[in-house]
Amino acid sequence: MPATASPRLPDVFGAISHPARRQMLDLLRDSERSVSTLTRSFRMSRPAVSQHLRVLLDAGLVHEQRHGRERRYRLVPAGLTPVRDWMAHYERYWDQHLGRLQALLARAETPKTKTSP
Amino acid sequence: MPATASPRLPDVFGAISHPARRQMLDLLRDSERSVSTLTRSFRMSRPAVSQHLRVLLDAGLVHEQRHGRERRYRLVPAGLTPVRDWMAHYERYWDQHLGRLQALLARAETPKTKTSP
DNA sequence: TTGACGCGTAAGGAAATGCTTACGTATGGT
DNA sequence: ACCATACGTAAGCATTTCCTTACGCGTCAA
Repeated sequence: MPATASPRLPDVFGAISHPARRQMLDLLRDSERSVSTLTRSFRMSRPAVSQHLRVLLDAGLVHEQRHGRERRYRLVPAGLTPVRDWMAHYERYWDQHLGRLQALLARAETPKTKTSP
Repeated sequence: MPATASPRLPDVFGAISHPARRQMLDLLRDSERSVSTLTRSFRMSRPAVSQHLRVLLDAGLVHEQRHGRERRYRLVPAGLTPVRDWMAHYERYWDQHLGRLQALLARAETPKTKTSP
């Protein structure tokens, strides 16, 4: 066994730190796209786009699927949950209403646990 | 006037891409802290912590205030809004319920506009 | 089979990042 | 005045990031 190809741990925060990669995710929000298609939206070479996509892939933010000779990349929204989870700790600072609502939601959506301590 | 010290644009996504800086923000969520106090939570030198705080400061995520000979850093939650705004575009993918609820909220919290088209 | 297309990856280099130690400057206590 | 404390910053260095060009491999069309 030659060891798995990518031993990198999925650094989601690092992946979304680059503007181009965020824009790629934004584009993939509409529909899946091939590398060449994506490249048209950027001022960089196609290999550069490929490398960015690799970072997004390793982070679990996109998924690739072969279609003939092209590879279509598709958004994997669940990959963003680490960011969402981290941000959740700060939400109460932005809007008191939203904070209260979330607490309400948490109780309403998990009626099994009775107002956990 | 010798020009403002930091001409860097506030790269919030870059600022939160480093685990140590996220942890610093997490610590500052409890209360404001001095540099030395923060340093005790990390395995790096005090200057290194200072440099990380500088990045957070430039990004508008923290605010510093002199107290005698120490500088206390305080969280500025509003600095995270770029992240929140960007993430908002993806929220509908995670949970249909949450998405519907948000739409509901939007209508409920702006009763002036009657179910905008 | 031949050739164009779509793509990943290697190689190389410029620039940014993240740490260290050394030093300089205020502030506070004695 | 003296010295310790708290901190920022400069300098130096290793590593990482991000781009380029060059190349190689599979796929489609004729």
